[in-house]
Amino acid sequence: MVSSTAAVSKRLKNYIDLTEQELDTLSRMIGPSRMISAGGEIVHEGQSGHRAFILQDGWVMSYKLLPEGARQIIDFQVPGDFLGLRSLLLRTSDHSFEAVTDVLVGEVKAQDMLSAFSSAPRLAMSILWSVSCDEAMVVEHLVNIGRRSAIERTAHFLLELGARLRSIGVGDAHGYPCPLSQYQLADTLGLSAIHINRVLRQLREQNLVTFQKGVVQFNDLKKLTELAEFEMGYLDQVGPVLVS
Amino acid sequence: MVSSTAAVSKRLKNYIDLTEQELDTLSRMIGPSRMISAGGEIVHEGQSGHRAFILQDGWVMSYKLLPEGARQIIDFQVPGDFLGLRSLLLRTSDHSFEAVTDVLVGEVKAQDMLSAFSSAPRLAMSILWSVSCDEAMVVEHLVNIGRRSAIERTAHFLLELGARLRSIGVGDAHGYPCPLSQYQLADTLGLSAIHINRVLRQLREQNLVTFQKGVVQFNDLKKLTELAEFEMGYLDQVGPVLVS
DNA sequence: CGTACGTTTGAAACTGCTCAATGCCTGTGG
DNA sequence: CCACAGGCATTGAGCAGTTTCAAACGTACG
Repeated sequence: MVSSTAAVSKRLKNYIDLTEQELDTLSRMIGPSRMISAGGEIVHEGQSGHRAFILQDGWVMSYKLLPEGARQIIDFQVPGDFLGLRSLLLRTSDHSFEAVTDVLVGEVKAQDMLSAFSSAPRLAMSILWSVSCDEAMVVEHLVNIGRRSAIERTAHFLLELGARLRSIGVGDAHGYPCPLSQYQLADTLGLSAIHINRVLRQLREQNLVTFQKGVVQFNDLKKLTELAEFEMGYLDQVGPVLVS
Repeated sequence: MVSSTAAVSKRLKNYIDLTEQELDTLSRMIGPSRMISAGGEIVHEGQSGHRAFILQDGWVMSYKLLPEGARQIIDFQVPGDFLGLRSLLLRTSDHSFEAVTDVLVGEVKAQDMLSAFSSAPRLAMSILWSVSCDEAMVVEHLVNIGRRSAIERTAHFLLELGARLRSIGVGDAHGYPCPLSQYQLADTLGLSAIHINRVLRQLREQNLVTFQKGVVQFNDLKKLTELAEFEMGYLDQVGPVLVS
């Protein structure tokens, strides 16, 4: 069985190599794990709370709904990501979280997190770094939707997801497993599901990427990266400047 | 002459009423003011730094450029807003800041900010609240571009700006001064400048808003709010949950 | 075996974009 | 004080990219 900290520690190690002690503090910070099945709601918009979650297994999405029913997906979370950290530290969450697949989450109480932070400041920094990356991704998402064409957008998104997954040891330069539906893709990229379908076909026919049956397969990573103008600088941060 | 903290304190008071002492700490945190003329660059993407700024007068925009030259404006900052706080706390900035109008900024050094935080924790909370609002605005911006039509988007943006300005005492329910060009509007909303022009005309002809000669004038605030599905919940936060 | 969900395709309509041209205002230099 | 340039706003015409509606198909699951 997988340790409850496996994914998170892998993720945080991309920033600094945590010591045994720090990893230990991390694992004590995480409460009991809970299973939530696909489609289940994890945090509802407006719900306040002194708790956040660490995603240990499966995929989650965060999104907002418009009054008329439209949905905008803000971001996806993959194993090792935090859910609702901001709402824990600051206030009620301003968007909802839903499990995309069956999911395993570990709860983190505000209190436990604070004490972990004081006993392992480097751990705190690495978590802040992780939050900081999330924000950079939202900004990049904004750029993506605002200023790139449907095909570029889609390419960019698939590349970004690939890079994120590789950082937690899932998939490689050839592809990765991806449980998202075309509807979810559409609501992420600000397009209609029908159009996403056509765009995916184009990408396939041009031998750039194939996304079918839950698998993304890169056929020509170089050309795809050019098409998308993908730069992974915003993911691969140098890490906190660390004032002190 | 305007005190250097006038705008910021007005802004932060929307969250908690700061005491004399806290206001004093705030003003000591802010270094010497600097004037930057319209079009001047304040922070360049990728530039690291142990300093942030407080905008005292004028308008600033934060944006990202794509390789091919397209620009996506992330957000505008108005008096009382912070510039580059995140890059101060965490790492190099991932986007650029440019003065929209002539601008007066006060520099804040990381060190001064930290000591201000330790002597006035409520001040720290209110600043975190302010950052938190900024993030909520980026998310709302994403929803706006991703899932609303050109006319709804534009209406929503003009309303949001109005709400923000009112919170610092500029403008009222009838309108506000706005120095943005149609090009800037376009790069904010993911549209072409030409199309923004037509959208503004529609809004004017339908007697909803008039944006001309640097002034936004609400003609029918109610209908406009309905059109845009504008809810100001994400601006008017209850404030930090405040773990402790 | 039927239902539900996701994918795929076609056709028609619409939204927003590009290109091209014009007008207006402001600041600058002659 | 006028001429001119530069920046911004405005308008038209035609086109490309996306959406909507409708329908068919495949597959998984109860």
